[in-house]
Amino acid sequence: MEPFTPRQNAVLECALQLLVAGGERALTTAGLARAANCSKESLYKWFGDRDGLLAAMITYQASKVRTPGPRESMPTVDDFTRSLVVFAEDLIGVLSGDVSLALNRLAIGQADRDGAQLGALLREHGRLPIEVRARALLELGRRHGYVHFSDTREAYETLYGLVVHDGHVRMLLGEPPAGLAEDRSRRARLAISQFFRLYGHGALDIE
Amino acid sequence: MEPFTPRQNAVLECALQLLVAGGERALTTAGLARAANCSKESLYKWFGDRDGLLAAMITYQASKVRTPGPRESMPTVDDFTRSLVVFAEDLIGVLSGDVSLALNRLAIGQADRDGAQLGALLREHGRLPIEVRARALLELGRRHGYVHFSDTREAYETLYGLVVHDGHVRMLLGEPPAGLAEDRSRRARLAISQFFRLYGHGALDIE
DNA sequence: GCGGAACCGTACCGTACGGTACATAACCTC
DNA sequence: GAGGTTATGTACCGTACGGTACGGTTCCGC
Repeated sequence: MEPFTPRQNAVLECALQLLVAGGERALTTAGLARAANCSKESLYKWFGDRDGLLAAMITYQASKVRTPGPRESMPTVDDFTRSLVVFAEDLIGVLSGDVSLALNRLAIGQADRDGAQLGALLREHGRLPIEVRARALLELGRRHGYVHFSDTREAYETLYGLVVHDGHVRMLLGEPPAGLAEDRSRRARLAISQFFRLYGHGALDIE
Repeated sequence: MEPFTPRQNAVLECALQLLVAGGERALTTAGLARAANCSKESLYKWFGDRDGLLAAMITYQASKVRTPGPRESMPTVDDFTRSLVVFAEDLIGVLSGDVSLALNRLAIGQADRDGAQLGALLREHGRLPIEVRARALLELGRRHGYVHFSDTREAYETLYGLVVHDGHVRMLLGEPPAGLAEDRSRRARLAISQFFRLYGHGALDIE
């Protein structure tokens, strides 16, 4: 269903560029047809209607990102800690990406229509893979005895909160991402340090 | 500047109802005029244009909520803990309110236009008062020796992350708020418990 | 080279909406 | 009660945009 043709992928890529550059208002069918050198009739043939185009943009963008699972080899707690820091940095990087912000704004702006179809799509293809990856990592650490928790979901949500704070909403509201994306590394290490003080063996020196 | 007349307040209240009920698409000037029994000409005279109306809605909504400062009397650490729990519950309640969600969706959906004017307004009148109140509470607790931190902003952001996680964005995306607003009390107490393990007595100040 | 499918470019249609103009009515003030 | 101010309701305009139709062209299979 999702595997679009290369031509359609190119059109979707162009649509993402338009969306990032000018917001939803800039993403008109006529404008996309002009920018992508295709006809409006093809757009409607391929994607059905405008909402189908928006949904296709989300699935296309999701198809571009890979979510590597954790390596099963995790000999030391330092390896585990480093994996968590890498996850935290990746998470901040993804959330502050311009395409991610544009798609989230799009889905949020339409969350009142169609039963939040785009929002569900974004949660399924965007947030869920990240959560699955992080929870696998956390449970691997638990199996090694590096962290202790009974509810994986709760531990993940705590980790998410420690890493992101309210930075995502602030960026969605248009605040320049200086405060969040800038000192990404320091932010990630602080969050993981705090996470270990809540779920690990007390304070570990990460630096 | 903001103190609107009672008539204008009634119109703005009506506009908020329209926005909550049907999203941004339902908030048209003609529809508002019909619902509020006023004329479009009056709308444009009072608020300038549609963006002015949206801005007025935000400031009007902000004028309805009061942000009580912490009582200076804070004899015991239990009082301080209770105040933190109340703050956390209030925060969850505010963020999951339908008017708040609708206004945040509105501002996020327009964050690409006009230099995110609505987003700035929402941050200034919505989030900033909450942050000021919470930081005053945190510093009061620090003066009493109940918590230790060097950076108030960092402590506040950690508190925010522990309380809200990514629940705000999930609700903005249209997810039913069962997971967040439901067990609000338990969520708040858990977050404050975690906050004390990070910043309470015996906890090491980070960096 | 021929038929058909896919596609491009453009023109077109209907409608919804922001914004303006105007006629009428209520409400003061003197 | 005359004049001015303010508000309502409606009609109107321009435009932007989603969606459709159609003629022309490229490309592929046979």
